[in-house]
Amino acid sequence: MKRGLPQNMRAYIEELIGQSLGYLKREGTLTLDEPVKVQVERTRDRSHGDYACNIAMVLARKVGRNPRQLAELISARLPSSKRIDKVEIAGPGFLNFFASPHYLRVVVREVLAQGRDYGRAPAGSRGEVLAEYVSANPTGPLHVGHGRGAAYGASLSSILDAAGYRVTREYYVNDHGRQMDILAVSVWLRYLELAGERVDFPGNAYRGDYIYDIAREVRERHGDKLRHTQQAVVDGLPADGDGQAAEIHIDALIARSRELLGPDGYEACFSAALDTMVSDIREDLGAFGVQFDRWFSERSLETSGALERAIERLDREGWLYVKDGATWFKASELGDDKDRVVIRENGRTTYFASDVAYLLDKLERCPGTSLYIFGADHHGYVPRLKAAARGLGESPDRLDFQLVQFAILFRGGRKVQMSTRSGSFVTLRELREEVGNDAARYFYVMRSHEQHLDFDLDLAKSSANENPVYYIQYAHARISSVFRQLDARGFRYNQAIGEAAMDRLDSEYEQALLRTIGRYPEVIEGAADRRAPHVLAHYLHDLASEFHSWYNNSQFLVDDDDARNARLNLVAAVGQVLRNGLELIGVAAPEEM
RNA sequence: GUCCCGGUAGCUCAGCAGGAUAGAGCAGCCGCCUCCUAAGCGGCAGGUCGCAGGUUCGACUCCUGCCCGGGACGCCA
Repeated sequence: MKRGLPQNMRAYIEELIGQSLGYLKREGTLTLDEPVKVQVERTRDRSHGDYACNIAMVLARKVGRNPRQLAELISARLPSSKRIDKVEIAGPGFLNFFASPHYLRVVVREVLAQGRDYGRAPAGSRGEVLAEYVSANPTGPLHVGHGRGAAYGASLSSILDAAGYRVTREYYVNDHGRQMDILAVSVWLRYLELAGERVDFPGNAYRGDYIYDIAREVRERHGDKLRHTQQAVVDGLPADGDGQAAEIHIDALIARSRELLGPDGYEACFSAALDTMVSDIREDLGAFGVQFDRWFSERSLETSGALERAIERLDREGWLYVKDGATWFKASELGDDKDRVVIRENGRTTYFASDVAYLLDKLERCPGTSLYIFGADHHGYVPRLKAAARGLGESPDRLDFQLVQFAILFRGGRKVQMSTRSGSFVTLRELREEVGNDAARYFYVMRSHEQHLDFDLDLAKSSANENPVYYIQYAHARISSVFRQLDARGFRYNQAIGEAAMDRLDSEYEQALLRTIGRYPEVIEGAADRRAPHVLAHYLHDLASEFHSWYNNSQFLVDDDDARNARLNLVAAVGQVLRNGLELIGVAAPEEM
């Protein structure tokens, strides 16, 4: 990376101040025992220049001078620089730096030269991240809650990638366990129903219509091979009912299914259900622009021996003990609030044991950070997984947990009721069809993930000015339109002429845009560091806003070659930054609307 | 009971390791299209930053307590 790029301006100024402090120290004006951390930040107010530093206030007490006086000293010893026009001392002792207009304009050339790479740090320069998100049980279609995790996870992964992390995206498929068995049995019962058997469908089974679809497939493939009489199915089974009775009933039903169907027959129902659900989820997410590098099967942990290995590892480290016939992990000694069972009394491993095995696998495969993106209801997993990391002899610092709060849909100003059991929940697919992928992706990440999200369906569907997605996309469409108009008006765009005439970009609108597009790399870095895609979403809205203001106040396609080409360079640069940013949050940048 | 997230303008929310007069979008009111898409722009009005203490030169931001809202605490998955 060349020195002197706009994105390095902060570091550059920090270095200048460091030099000034070093000088003051050497000449004996100041006595500083410990090295000081100089921090420069972007100003919020234009009148405060472009960058500000609070070092004088931080150091004032230590060196026994008042802040403004100290600021004067630092300012006087600052090496001169072509990039800085002037330095002012303001307020309680801020050092305000004004970037030179020439320096501000350099950014346009950088954006145009780097194109899609503008704002991207060198690949892998920040290490590796293994991001796991969505990981919804494959027992039904994704709903709108999963959608938020998907949009957040995908956007954050892209942002981390742009910020220089090497990112692997994974979906953990819970294809092992009771819920999957219930799903398999649900399919079988529907299959029997389709075959003409009279069945009493348990209250606890999966009732969605998609179960019929899977059952139909099973029937097409296996005909009547899996058919048994209703009598055989329910004979001697404990009755269905509410609460506990329902659980007992369905467990007995699972056991009966296995008996009657045998391993192959049961597997037929099971795998049909699993394959259908996983491919349905994959298709759904794919259409939503959410991709994964790997779909990690929970069952594979057992077949690969990873499960056994993880338990052995915990044992070897001395964290296991046996009580009441079960094997426990001493999580409470490692920061969790209670110990956790890894092997049940009945000899089967727990869900938590799988989590530990998957964690070990992740830590071994990825030398960097394991990023967990959970729904907020899973926050209890944080201490136990950290305990697991410690138990495996790894640092919990290698785990990063991001909890995504719930999304609540609003229509007509009223909450849309959702209930999984009754089947009246809104699926992600329905949401996408209703508001479109772009609006859904944007709305999901426009708020901090730590914040509950009120998802206004009417607003997301609105094609009026209040919809922030269209607002941003419209800016991009306008930019495309400007270039389309070039030919129509008999002009030609010449980037070189524009670059030679960049000093023509002198209006307040142009200056503001220069500052904003120059800020983009820092926005990416900040969004990545804070795991906060909404920072980027807000930035894009700001950028669009500044562009719209400029558009309404200036004419781009003027007769003056210099002015026209200089402006077109800036227009092109804004378009490029919009495209780069929108791509990271999975929103299209349309040529026209 | 313990733990997690939140409480900023009428509504929905920004405000990033504390910083210079608290911002945006909606909604409300008033303006702007013989001109590159008005899905746009400009202006006005609107807030004791939940409450009370504390730390600091400086607190919406950090600490403690309390109040309110949402959620989590299985040998379930």
